[in-house]
Amino acid sequence: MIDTRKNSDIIKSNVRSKGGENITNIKEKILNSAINLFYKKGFEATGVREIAKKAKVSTSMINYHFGSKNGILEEIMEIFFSQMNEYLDKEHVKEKDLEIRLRLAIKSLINALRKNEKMFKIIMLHIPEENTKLVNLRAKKLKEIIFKKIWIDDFKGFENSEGIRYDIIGPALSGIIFSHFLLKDLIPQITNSNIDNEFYEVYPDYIADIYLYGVLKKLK
Amino acid sequence: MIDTRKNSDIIKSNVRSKGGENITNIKEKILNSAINLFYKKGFEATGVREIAKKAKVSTSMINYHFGSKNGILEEIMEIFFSQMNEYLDKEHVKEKDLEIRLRLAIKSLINALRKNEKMFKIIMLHIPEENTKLVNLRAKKLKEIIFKKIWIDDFKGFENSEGIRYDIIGPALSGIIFSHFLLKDLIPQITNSNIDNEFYEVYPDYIADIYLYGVLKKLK
DNA sequence: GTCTATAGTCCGATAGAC
DNA sequence: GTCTATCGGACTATAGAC
Repeated sequence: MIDTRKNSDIIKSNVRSKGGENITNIKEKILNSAINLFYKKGFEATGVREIAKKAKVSTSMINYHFGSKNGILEEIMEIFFSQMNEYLDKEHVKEKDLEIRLRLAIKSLINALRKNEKMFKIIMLHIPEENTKLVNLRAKKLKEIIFKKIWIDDFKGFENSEGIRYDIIGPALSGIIFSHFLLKDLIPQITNSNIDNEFYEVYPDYIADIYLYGVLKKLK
Repeated sequence: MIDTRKNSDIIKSNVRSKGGENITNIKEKILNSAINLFYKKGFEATGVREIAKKAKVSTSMINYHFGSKNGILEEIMEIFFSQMNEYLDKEHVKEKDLEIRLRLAIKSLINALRKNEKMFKIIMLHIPEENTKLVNLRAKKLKEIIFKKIWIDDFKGFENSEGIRYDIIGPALSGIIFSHFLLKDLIPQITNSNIDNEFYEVYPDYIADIYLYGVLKKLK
């Protein structure tokens, strides 16, 4: 079953204080405003005044609640990875058959990213490279997701095959899926096709077919 | 044969006045400085002072030669697409066999992007979305490359197959290749593998294998 | 906790000397 | 054609009233 909640709702349900009660509404408003603007314009191109204006709060609320503009980015990263871990921790790991397990993993990754696509684009493309703290955190978390949740476990059974370039087939699969979300705005400009619900009913299995046929034949 | 010239040399050989003689060296220096900084930090995060400083010229030279900071971006786009057209206009279009032709097209695209990877990343990820002029130009030029040079011609022979989702298999191929270049800095952080000359001796054929096996089986 | 006002810095662009 | 000096504005962050 596909979770059709939007990013904004997801933030709302996750930004809570430690006790579990809802925190002040202003923090949520700033986060949602920032996510939408960072997604659309990029982190550097978005000003704190603009974020505050769209959230209908004063600029100083950003520094009060997040410390700095960078603090918003850190919180976005925390939320994104905690959500990805939640969405990816599902049924496919128990499946014994390699092909079925990989297919489930692909679908699980696509669905999880679909629910967090704005934050995903921000984190993949808009972390300033001089922010080593966040760059390193992103690398660590991506590694965990890709290797622990998707990749290593799923590819058990190929380990004895000779000459397999995991450094190619791994990024190739990530590349198909990641670029779909990172370049989503460009696809309609180029192909004149729509990415709607109908599309996503077909897409995950179609991608899994192509990839699995290709990789399985290559590995035989 | 792979052209091993770097971006900086490529700019040097292409920034010429209409008569064909070399223009002033300063314009080249600014372009190369800007390409390296835009590639590394992004367009918005890079200031004109920084570009000028790295090029060892004065800030006002940017406005004199390019009109504005945006003017540099426009010139980068012009150069990139003219180079892509040059590099892609090669032998594979004449090949009759579908599989061989597609394989050659994939290798041609990878090699062309490899020679222009800095400009490619800038153009794909760092054009401000409110700059509709450049956004539209990019869409038009990408369409030309993907459909005229790579895609439509190469997929003749599939046209009568039923139920083929060109809107999926097209972006899937572009996605594998594009994301390799767009996320190049991330790959070593995640996979602990190196992207060196040895890698590129294997990579194009490996990708072509996986994709062709997958798509051909899917289409049968 | 939330606001207004502003400090202090950096931005892109340009005037004007040579 | 290239430079130095500087304008006017936008930026992030913060001080201080309530």
